[in-house]
Amino acid sequence: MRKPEPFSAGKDNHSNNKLRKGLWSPEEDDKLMNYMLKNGQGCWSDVAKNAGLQRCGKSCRLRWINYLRPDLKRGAFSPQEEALIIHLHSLLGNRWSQIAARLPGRTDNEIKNFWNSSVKKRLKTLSATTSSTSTSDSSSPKDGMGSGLMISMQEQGIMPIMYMDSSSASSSMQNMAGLNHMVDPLHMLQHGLNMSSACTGCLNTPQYMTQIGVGTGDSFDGENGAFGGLDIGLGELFVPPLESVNVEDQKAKTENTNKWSTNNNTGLYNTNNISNYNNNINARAENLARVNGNCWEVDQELRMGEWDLEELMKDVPSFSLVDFQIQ
DNA sequence: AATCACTACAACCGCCATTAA
DNA sequence: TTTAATGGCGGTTGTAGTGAT
Repeated sequence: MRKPEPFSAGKDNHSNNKLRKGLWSPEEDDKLMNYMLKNGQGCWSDVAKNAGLQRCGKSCRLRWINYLRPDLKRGAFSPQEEALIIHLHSLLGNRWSQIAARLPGRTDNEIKNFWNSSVKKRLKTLSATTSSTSTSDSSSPKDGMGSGLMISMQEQGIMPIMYMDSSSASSSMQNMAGLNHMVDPLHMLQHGLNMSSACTGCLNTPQYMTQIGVGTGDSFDGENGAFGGLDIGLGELFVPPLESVNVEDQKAKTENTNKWSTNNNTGLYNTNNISNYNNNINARAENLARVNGNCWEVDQELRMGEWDLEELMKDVPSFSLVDFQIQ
């Protein structure tokens, strides 16, 4: 947090060209809130000017998105949300905006902070514990992390997919009792997220990586929770679609998926096609925005109205504790 | 009561992609 | 086609709050 830059005494702040930084005052919040509710989202630099704020557009955007937006859910993350975050992070890596898009009322910043300050730490604790008790039953975590996060997830019938950083990925976890199948998120997705029917044939990493059109040189980057060389469109390609995408969009996606042919030479997807698909979706959202007036209302309508956490959680698989990531 | 350590989280920074001129 | 402006994202910083000593 940063201290708000004080309004200079005796000066009309509106004539002061210097943009303010730091914490937002309640007055500034009011101005921005009133402006947004009245006018909806537009060009952010105009928002800053027209709302009478000595802030850059970027700062206004951030304040609105992370704090003032009416559809924000405040307060602690529920165990379900926590589990979903871990699950999504295992699939998406640090793509906070994509994770946030799948959690109603939560912002990318909020999730990122939550991850960095809470989840990561607990995973680290678990990592230390499991490696030091590697001969014990991995399904019975004993420490603090286990009693909190892990138990809450077990109550949900959920265990997180976890990756390990490259320095510790291979040995200790593989030695864990009952662990005979290193699960990769990609592998899971290939198998419809059903890891109960583990396919040992797919353990041949180069083979199955090639099957989905990724060059055999690609590898999972435990450090970033992403696939080297597979950064392009990962979310759109391999992650269950946003709830907000309707049937028509799904159809468009299917059509575009067919168009996303891999390049025979590189094994990579054609990014232009992916980009076009994204543009289609965005264009549809924009059209809705025009019809409905304020963008935030549309955002609300697109996301909040159709969000059902329980529904989302159905997609979270139940699988064995495997490989986890500490960043 | 003072100090220190730690946590949570708001906000900034820099980079990249997209769009408009 | 080039360039500037803008928006969006992830990483990082810095401070208020809180608990321990």
